[in-house]
Amino acid sequence: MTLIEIQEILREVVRTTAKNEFGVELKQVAAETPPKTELGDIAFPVAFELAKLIKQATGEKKNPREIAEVLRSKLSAAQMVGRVEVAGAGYLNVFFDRPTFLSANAAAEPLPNEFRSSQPDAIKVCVEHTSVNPNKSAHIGHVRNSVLGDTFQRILKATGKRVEIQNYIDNTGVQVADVVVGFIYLENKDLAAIKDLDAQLKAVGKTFDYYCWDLYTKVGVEYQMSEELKLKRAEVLHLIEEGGNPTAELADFVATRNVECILDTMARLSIQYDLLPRESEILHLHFWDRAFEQMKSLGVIHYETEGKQAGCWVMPFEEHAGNDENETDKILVRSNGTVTYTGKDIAYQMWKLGILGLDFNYRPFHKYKDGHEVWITTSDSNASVHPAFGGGETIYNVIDSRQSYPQDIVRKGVAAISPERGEKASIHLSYEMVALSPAAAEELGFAMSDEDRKRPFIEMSGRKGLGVKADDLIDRLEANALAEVESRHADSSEEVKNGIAHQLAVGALRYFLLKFTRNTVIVFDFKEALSFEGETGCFCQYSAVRANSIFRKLDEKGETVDQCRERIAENAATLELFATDAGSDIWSMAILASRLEEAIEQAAKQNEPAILAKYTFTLAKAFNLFYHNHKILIEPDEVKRAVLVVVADMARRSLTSALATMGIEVPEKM
RNA sequence: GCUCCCGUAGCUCAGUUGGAUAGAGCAACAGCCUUCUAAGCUGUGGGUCGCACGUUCAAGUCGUGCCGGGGGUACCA
Repeated sequence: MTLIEIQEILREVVRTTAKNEFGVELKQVAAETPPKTELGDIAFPVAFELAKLIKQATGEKKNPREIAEVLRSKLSAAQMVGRVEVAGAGYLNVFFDRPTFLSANAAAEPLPNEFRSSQPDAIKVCVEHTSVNPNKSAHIGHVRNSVLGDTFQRILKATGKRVEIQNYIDNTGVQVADVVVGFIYLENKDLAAIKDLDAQLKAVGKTFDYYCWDLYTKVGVEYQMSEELKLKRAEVLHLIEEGGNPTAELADFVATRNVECILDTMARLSIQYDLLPRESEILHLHFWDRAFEQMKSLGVIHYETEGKQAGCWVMPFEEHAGNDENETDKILVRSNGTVTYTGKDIAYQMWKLGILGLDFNYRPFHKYKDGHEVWITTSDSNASVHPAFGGGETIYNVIDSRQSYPQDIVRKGVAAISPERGEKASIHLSYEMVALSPAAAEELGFAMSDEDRKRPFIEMSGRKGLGVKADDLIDRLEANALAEVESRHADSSEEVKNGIAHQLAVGALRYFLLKFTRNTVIVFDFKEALSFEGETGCFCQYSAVRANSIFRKLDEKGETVDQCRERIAENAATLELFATDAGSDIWSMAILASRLEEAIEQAAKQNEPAILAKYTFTLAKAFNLFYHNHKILIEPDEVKRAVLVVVADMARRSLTSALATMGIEVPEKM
């Protein structure tokens, strides 16, 4: 029985008692974790609320402690409950029957390294993340998006959902056009020359996306000096959108190569996708036209004949509720007939929810090392067999908070077309940006003015080439980790050492980006991001590695966890053990390890992966202390050793599983 | 102007949706490797939770008003 199941049983007891004894209906029964283990395993501050409700219903004034006493006797009889205390002004503190909980609960579910498998008929949801413009390499800000999205996706799977992961490719936007302008007009390259360049870059171990990063910056500078070049941009953009011409073909190569590079970068961090929906298909398969027709016939949008927005199709949007002066119309179709991003996104989101009435064509794009295949949309003929994509019950869009205004419009637009699904079907998983400290920007070689230096942070900018590139940071992390591994395990093979260094680098970066809550601006600091000490992924991994090495030795001795569990069940002496101070800290380790499911559910409910990160760190820290205080292998008391083994096993299972849910592996050794 | 977010220890951040004595990491200082891995552990110092009212058994958390910082408010995305 899991902790959550016990909690649910106890809630029900509280509910029925409130009804039968006091005639009060409780809608929700709040359960909380007491601040200290000595205060119990689950607490119900419900007596305060009941006192108020009873007074409202009957006029009778009851003391919360009096009410708590009634609940106490009922709760004491419940399954798995050892005893219940009334504390403070009326807290109900429930203490579990520890030996029973340990011997029954620790059943070795295959949690570590795999998620709870979702059934084929489970609810399907879509998570869109990454969505980097395919015209340059990814920087650390993009990685925050991807790590958040990927971790959230893992969390959803852990709660039993079926998840489809999409990475939207804006292959026909101005950003791609800018790099294409650079290739054609600054470097006089045609498609053949670019392919040649790509091959040359590969030969010297450089990547196409890095080259584009620099070129993109260069184009930005040139625009400032040449109006003529700016005109070229419009021309190129038009050709790309139209398709079926050499410029579009060139752009397609550039965008696709960048997508490949970005996928490689993300794969280094254990981030994979199921589908890459492309903007070119939204256009060429007339997704927008379909959405446009629906919006017109429903009267959601109208054609503006006068004023600033004359000639545009607009959607009314109340920017600020209750202030009709500020009502504005959002343009979906420009006066030149082209569709804005917001318009295209409405069509895309409708497809994601399965309410557009059109589908993409698909072809396989890339096969990951583990065999997983990522598909891409195409305007060409469909692959004969392809998975069913789209049609999610809920869609999660991982997009930074600077875009919450357009996201709001998209959501309202979709809801206007499909009121039965409504706004709740589409969730904007927003997060604050990753910025640079002025010092970090200078470290990257950017000249800072005095004014810049006074700023709390400097926004990264792909256009200016200002940012920490993801691959550079991962490289640095791997190099640092390798040096540490080298100093500890010099005799291991290069392959093993590199593998461990890689796992540590991934752990460090993913944890670093997950420990902040979504609405905290991360001011990037090299020292902090490169650290392997303190609150880091490495710390959590180290804790799990130490735990595993205990079980390796235990295995050599031929002692199993199941034997230990039986020994606990057979020995009432364990009760006495837990009454001592030494026992109390063992128990708090056990109960903390049991809270993983709760942490994952909370993270899913609040759309906040940081909750899981904090739990994982707390668990790792607790285990390090436990490890320090108890020498498990040499513990002479058989029963105590059994308890220590079972508790350590619970801890390593939760720890491994928590890390896996964050996309972090536990190394063999470190 | 309007709107959203942030303000908690020297620094960077948590704070279980209103609960028990406000917690971590970093930095500083003092200790701990003959013991399952010291990427670890222990201890010390460090707080007017931006300010002021209010709501109630209870406020870092909710409301109102200020102060300070940032984002958004495009026929960009």
